[in-house]
Amino acid sequence: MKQKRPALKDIASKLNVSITTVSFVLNGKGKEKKISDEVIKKIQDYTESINFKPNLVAQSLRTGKTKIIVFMVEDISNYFFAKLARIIEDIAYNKDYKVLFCSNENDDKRSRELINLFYERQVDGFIIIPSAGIRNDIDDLIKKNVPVVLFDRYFPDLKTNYVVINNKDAANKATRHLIDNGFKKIAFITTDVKQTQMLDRLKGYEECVSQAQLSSNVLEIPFKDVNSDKGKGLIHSFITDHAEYDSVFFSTNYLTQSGLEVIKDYNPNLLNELGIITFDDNDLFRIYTPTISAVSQPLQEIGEKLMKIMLNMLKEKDGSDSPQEVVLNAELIQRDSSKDR
Amino acid sequence: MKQKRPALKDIASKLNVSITTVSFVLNGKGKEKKISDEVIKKIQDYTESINFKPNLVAQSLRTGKTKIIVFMVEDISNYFFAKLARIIEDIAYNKDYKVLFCSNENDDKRSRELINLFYERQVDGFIIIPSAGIRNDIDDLIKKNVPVVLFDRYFPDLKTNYVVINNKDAANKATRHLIDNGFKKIAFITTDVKQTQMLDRLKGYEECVSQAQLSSNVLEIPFKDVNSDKGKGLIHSFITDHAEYDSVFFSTNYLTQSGLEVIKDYNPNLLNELGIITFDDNDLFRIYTPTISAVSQPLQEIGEKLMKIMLNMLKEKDGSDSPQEVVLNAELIQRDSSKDR
DNA sequence: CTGAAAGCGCTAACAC
DNA sequence: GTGTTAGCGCTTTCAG
Repeated sequence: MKQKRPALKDIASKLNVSITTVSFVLNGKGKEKKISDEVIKKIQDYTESINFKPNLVAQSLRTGKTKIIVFMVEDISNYFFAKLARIIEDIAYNKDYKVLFCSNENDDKRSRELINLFYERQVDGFIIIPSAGIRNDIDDLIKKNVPVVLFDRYFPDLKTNYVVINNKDAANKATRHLIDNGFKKIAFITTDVKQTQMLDRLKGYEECVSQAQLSSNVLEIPFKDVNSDKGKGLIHSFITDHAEYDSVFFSTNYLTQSGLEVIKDYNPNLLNELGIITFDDNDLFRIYTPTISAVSQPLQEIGEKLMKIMLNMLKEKDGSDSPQEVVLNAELIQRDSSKDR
Repeated sequence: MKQKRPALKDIASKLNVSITTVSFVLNGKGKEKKISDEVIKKIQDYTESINFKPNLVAQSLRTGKTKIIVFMVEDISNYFFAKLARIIEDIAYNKDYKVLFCSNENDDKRSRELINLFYERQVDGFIIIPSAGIRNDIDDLIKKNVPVVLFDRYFPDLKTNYVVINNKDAANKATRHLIDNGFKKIAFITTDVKQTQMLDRLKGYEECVSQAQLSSNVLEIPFKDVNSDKGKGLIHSFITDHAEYDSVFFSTNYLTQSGLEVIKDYNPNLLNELGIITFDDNDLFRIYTPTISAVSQPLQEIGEKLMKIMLNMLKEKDGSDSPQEVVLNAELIQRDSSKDR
């Protein structure tokens, strides 16, 4: 009983006008093309009455444009990415673009699948947090002249547009803050991800403790275990094996979440004794006991820069501009967890 | 310098075969159509070497299918929806469908825009948490023979497929649990959303307190203020004005999050004195102090049912089956916050 | 075994 | 002012 969707053709024959006329009217070019008011009204009234929606697939095939931008992150349910998504979307809307969100789980296979899925569907551009192994896929996209902007991290050996923050600086500031507040045995808990953002955070921490003549104490959790019991177990052993640590610096907000759970399980009092600071803010950290100090990325600014670069590429005929490399600064939000004891 | 994407035509002329042959080979019909191994290999090698991706827009236009299902929820960054999204996606993948996620913010205008956006782009089906005012838009989709399944809530006066949980029952169980643990002045904090899921939760609470001869104490937060300071202010006054309440039942997990923040701000000790229970679980609730008791929805089961109904419709020629109305049961997870004091 | 050609729904240059 | 028509890239029937 599947009734076919009406097409321009059907409307045209129904109203005894040509397809062209209908097309012009529906695209708001009625006046411009000097179509009579009477015909315009007739077409508008009819298409509204049957709630006609043109087939955008056909339209895209014809125009070669989909007016869609893909926004690919590690995990769209993560606070940081979700907030940014909304900012991006708002900007895009005003420019008549739609944004499609997806999560790559920082997995190469998934990233590739998603890139292919959307590339085949002719999206107009990609904003991507790249997983470690997709350098060449990104390169392919660029070679095919598809607008791409990376963010959060980038490939040092690949010329691309990107927007990142100064991770080393920010990690430095956060470590310095702990030291200034009297902490001396600072642990750094991070993942084994060897991408720029993580390496720089580690570097920032190490540089700072070394300058202060303090020891460097690093735990790397395999990325795949980050949210699992295995990861929590690693954090647990690390902390219990080293009762001498007086503070912990977590390199991302999901590690912090696992870490808090572990510490609480092991010894709730420790939550108030240990200095705690984390990369990437989260609503949770404001309401936790104690409130958790965090390095907060300038979301609005990141979103604006990303879209500025993207819209610029979308506008141009050829993508021959030299890549934009933007580095922004993050802000340290001091809360109770890093207070001087 | 925009280089055109290669098309079947280009490959065909390059290899001196016809477009048809290329199409057959790329669609794996080479053997079936008895194309010589030599030609098959030639085409495969070449398309791989240039990393050829067919234009799915054209393919969709031709076949009328996009192999895409839309999954529209209130807020994809919410724990509950995000978890469900992954379950849905996994099932869809196995059946060669892709899932596109979007958030309607429980807003009618946004919901409509998204439905139109995807309808115009010919997606094959919709799985939707409907906002209150889009009954007619859903109805339109169904009339146009587009596969639709609602979940979390539904429109009582509209015959549709839906998957929901027994909210009244679950709210009843949760309230009963508080009463059994000795709480006597139970407050119910909810939103002013007048949709089935919220009304049923309220009803479950009210029925239970009334049966137990206890008073009913309800606060309704306007939905738009739910995550704002205004909403928090309302919760704050409600609690401070009524020091006699010994427990609170939050009707959704985001209200709980706001509520916890308010209580903690106002009087941290209250967190341990007040009985607290919430609808919808959240990772946070396991690690909070105290751990928060919650009504947990059977995510896996919901996802499976939704996809079963959807895939069934996708398979059928006509959508003439009578709508499936599925009601599942939720589980009460008892944690510290609702313990007997 | 392979190719020619129609047609999916739309846009826009061109014709009248 | 309005209509005719080519063509976007693909699938698939039918011909040879």
